[in-house]
Amino acid sequence: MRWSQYPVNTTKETPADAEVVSHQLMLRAGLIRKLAAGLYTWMPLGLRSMRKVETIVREEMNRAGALELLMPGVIPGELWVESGRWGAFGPELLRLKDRHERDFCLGPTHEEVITDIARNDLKSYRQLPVNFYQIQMKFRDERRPRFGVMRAREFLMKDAYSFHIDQASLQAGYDAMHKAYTAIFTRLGLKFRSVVADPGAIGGSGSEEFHVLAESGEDAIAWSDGDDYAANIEMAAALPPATPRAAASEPLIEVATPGAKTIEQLTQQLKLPASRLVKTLLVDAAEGGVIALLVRGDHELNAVKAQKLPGVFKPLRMSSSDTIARAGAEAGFLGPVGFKGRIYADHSVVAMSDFVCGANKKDAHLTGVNWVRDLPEATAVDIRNIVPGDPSPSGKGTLSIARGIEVGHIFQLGRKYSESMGATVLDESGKAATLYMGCYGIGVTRVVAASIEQNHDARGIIWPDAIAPFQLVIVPINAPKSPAVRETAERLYNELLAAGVDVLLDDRDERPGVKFADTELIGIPHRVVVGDRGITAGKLEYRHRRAEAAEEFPLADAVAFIRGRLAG
RNA sequence: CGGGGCAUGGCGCAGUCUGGUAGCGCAUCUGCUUUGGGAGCAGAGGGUCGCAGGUUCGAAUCCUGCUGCCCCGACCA
Repeated sequence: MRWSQYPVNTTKETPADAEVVSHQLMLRAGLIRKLAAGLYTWMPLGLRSMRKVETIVREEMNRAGALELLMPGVIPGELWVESGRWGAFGPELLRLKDRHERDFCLGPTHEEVITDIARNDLKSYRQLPVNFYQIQMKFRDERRPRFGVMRAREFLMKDAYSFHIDQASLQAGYDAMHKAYTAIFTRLGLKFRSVVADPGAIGGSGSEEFHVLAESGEDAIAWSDGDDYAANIEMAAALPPATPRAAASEPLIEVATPGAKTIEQLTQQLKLPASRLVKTLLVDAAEGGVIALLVRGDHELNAVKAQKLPGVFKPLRMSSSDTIARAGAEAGFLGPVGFKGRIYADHSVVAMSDFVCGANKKDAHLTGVNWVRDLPEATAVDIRNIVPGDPSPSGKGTLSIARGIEVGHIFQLGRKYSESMGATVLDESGKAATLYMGCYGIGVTRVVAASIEQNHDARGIIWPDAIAPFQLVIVPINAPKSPAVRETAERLYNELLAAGVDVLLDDRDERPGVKFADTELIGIPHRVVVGDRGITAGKLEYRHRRAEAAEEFPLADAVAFIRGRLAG
């Protein structure tokens, strides 16, 4: 490709509304253009990278035996009513009506459509297992689109769905996908990690997420230094403290704490560390009223864990101050002593003695509080986020927290959709058997952004070879004045094209500084400079985007040299 | 959805408080010079100032309504 004929518009200035580095660089390099919130055009240069990601995903899915198909992006609402998700999916589902006033939605995911295919086209256990996948634009009406294509409303996704006669087959299919995903992200040149995840709204029994490790990631991942345990912080279990509760040594005293409504204010007034305090959080109960959740002052409540407790209203909802007052308590000074209602206490709270909590009256707290003596034992549960240094639930090592960008997610759905939509096949005995199902997603567009988050420097993007829009750029210096430069560059360009190299020739009449800066911004990994200086000596100059300095190589066997570098 | 902010040429911004008919940098086009790290000079094109009302002799500027975009948001007992 000749740069002069290719619409690459780079800018020196960073667009004002781009927050994260991948978004800034994608705009500056002209990879994408924004149409509206969360809606982007992929410009030719950006599309080349996206297609390369897509190709790797497709190759590995095919290798794993999955079958590509393509479902419609517009889906009849009745299918979603049947699965129960028309109501359950919420405002993220973009709904529309056709001219006959029939309900449709833009597909955010395709369990319903594929299950409809399965129930009509799969008749016998002999056709199983089978794995269908597609690579298609998805639409989710995000509450808050942000970070460019990282959290867009329309995005390219590879979604796969497998069908099985039993759980053992599902497990085998799931394991095969785990392996395929590992191969995909490895080929993409990403530093990634698979972590145990919460199945969430999609449902099902087991699931793992694949995260690209990056500071700007929206997710927190807990990982152990003792083995390969890793989990989304939503799921990482906090073990009960190993040391038993100490004996009570202080009397129960009510102290005045005027205006101390926060843990921070309380630690200052009482001169105590937050780890000595107990936070009492009231959440709405499923049957009305409130439930008290106790966590240590220096811990955070984990909403995903808390939401799973019996009797808790779903989705988890903090009680309003009205509800709290009706429960006979004082917002800001809540405590479990004398609380009439259900109490769940985090393991770490149950292990405390001589602790501090609210007195259930304004401007007062209790100190020297002890279980059994001052209040009945509470139900001990795990409802907090792990903190760095906690022991790993795997039993080996301690946990640390890293940030990650979720680029893949695999689920064992079990029979959730096949049951509600009646997808069965005949088994060996000729009886109808409900299908077991797995689903597996990769955010293709998000992978592109995640790669940039992980691979960039002050000058711009540094693409891994596998997904660079072009592998190599030829930069002629002062070509308009030098026939030798012009001819050498042209000849090399044609030879590399003939050799199958993905090469870009910067044939623009620009000064060297402009060309170098642009090449580095758009992140072409390999660069060859053609200048009079070298040609006279029979040399060209090569530099990798990450290299400290350039190196010279003989003009005579240029193609062989370059191919060697590309392979390396 | 709640809170905050912003909307002026393709991009980044000034001008708004104090009303007088729009400006700067980058980018674009032409010419000359320049050519190993984002060039210089000379010239040119491009904006009904987000939309709709209103006030006024006169509105980017003041008032009202709307729309779009960006940031933050259960973290608290």
